[in-house]
Amino acid sequence: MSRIQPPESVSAGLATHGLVGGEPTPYAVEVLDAVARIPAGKVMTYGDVAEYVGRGSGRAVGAVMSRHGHEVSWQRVVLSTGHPSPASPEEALERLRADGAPLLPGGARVDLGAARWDGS
DNA sequence: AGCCTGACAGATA
DNA sequence: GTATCTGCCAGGC
Repeated sequence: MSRIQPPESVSAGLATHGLVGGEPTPYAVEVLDAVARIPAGKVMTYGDVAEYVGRGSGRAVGAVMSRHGHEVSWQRVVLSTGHPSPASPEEALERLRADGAPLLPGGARVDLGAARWDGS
């Protein structure tokens, strides 16, 4: 059975991205810890998490979530628009409803005005 | 040290 | 409302 082999250029990119697992970096631990504190029914944007941690940026937080998000309630981190994680939007909305998070009419995104957690 | 890749965010047209 | 551009910053080569 022939197997598709990724080009060198691609594998190089995947190496950077890295597959899920491996040793979490100190920064990753800080981010995951912050996400773990978000109460059910509340959410934080990627930028909020970076600010809460006091380091990094929305992008940096996203990078951590892509690798270790499965270890926490990843659905509680949303885009600044209120849209759920791009990875699994459907499952995220399902979990958010279960959390009791307020959604905007249409149910496709979170009502940040009511669900945004300030970190208190 | 430099370069590249991202689950981002804000500004602008 | 949508489309584009720019700034952002960690991590691995």
